Amino acid sequence: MSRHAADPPGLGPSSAELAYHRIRDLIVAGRLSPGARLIETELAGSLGVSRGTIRPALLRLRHEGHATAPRTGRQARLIVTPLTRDDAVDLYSLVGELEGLAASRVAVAGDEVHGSMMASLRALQLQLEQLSRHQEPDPATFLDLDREFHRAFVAAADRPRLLAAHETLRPQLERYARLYAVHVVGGGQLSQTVREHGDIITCLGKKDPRASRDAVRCNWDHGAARLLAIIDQAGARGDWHGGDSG
Amino acid sequence: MSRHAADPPGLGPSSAELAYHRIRDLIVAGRLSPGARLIETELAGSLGVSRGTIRPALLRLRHEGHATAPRTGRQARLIVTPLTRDDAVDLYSLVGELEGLAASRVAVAGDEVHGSMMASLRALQLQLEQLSRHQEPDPATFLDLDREFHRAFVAAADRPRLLAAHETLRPQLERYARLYAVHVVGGGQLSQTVREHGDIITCLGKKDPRASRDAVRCNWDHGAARLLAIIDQAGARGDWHGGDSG
DNA sequence: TTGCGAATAATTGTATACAATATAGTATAC
DNA sequence: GTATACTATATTGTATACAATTATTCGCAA
Repeated sequence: MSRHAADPPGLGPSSAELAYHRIRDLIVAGRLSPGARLIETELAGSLGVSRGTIRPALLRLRHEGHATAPRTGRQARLIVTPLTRDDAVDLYSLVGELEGLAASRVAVAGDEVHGSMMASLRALQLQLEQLSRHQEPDPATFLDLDREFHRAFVAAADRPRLLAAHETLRPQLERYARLYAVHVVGGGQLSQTVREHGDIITCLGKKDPRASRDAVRCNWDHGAARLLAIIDQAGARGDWHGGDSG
Repeated sequence: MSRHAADPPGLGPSSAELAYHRIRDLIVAGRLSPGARLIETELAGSLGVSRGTIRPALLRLRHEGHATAPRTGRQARLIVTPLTRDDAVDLYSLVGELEGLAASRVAVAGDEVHGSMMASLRALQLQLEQLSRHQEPDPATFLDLDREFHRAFVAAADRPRLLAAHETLRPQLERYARLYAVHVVGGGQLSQTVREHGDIITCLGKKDPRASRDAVRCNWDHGAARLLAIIDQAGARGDWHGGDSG
């Protein structure tokens, strides 16, 4: 559309990467609905770049699971990956297991990394507590804080491939988490999350790998349960369309 | 170069997908050494397609970890991902954990899937046993059988995202496994693998999730130990150059 | 000889054009 | 009235051309 002068070519991420982030944000934020078609020319037009730039962005989205090619064939025809109940269960449990692994590992890490991680965790927890005392806490802030909390101990585990897997899964989870956040924040269930995070901090502080793992998985299991309750509720009301999941 | 007649456009996978598989096989087979540069025009020329076709293939390779962009910047400059001791440890343990999860799940699966999985497992195990009785077993055959064995129970677990993560990691593992296979097959350690697979089958047969998980992880831990022994040995001999690990 | 800098070459990023393919719509036959 | 075949359109796959960027080489001076 607006093409006065191409962005000063000097710095920053490439246009393709920019396009990737913009499209992904659109998907995660729900502005691009599950099942919506992703058309190269359309996106290229609306982002003001050529198809050659959109293509790698779309490809990456596909590899990460944000986009899907429903009919397998010689031509892709991408759609935004539908949100389904089954997928939510699968995803939450996988992330829970991965984070559990990370937790059991950082629990016995060297004092240096363990210490600085505990500090970050406690700082984040403090903010979360403050948020939970608000009348109407901001869902986006909650999501950010929660994400950072989990990311902190996974990153501290110092297992690059584990971290990579986590980073790939996490944004997909966020699509579900968004559904959840607006409800949980409104419903005052936030304190429950804060309590579970407190457990994680305690176990990690004791350097008990087993307990830490269980605390993390417990947090995710409960999160899944809360999410499913919301999905089912919404499903009963008719405003949940999660692909072909029964 | 040779452009007599484009392949009959009708059937099969797209040229891009074909290119992906050919390059990946080159990497996994070691024909493209770790650290070797991946140059679009070169590959395009040697595979007889244009850069536009090579590009998505390389992108996918990059996302899967087979290729890496060492210097982060506005231009990628890909190389074949180096093999390192540390990465081997990380990778083996992650795959072991993922497969352990899958095993603990199929152990308690419905009779239908459990039964057909057990049948596949036993058939594969039979072939593995036959192979182990050969004088000079073929490493490639061993690798194939082993891969199929593990894939069988992960697929049976019916957790799409877990399977996807496994499928992504497995080919990368294969690069290390190749190093291992030629040694282990020669050294007659193959029977050890067969025994461990036997344990897995037994635990799965008993439908014991905990024991199944442990059996699988044990298999991977031992595999890692065997691989590291070989790497260190080779390192001492000077014919192991694993990136910057050490 | 060594270090700096500019010119040149090598390589990837981006855009456009064309070909192949799938979807949808329409007309016709039964 | 419905089903099928054909046509038109929408969309992606592939190739080529150009621009931007990074690496390398060569010359020059200290």
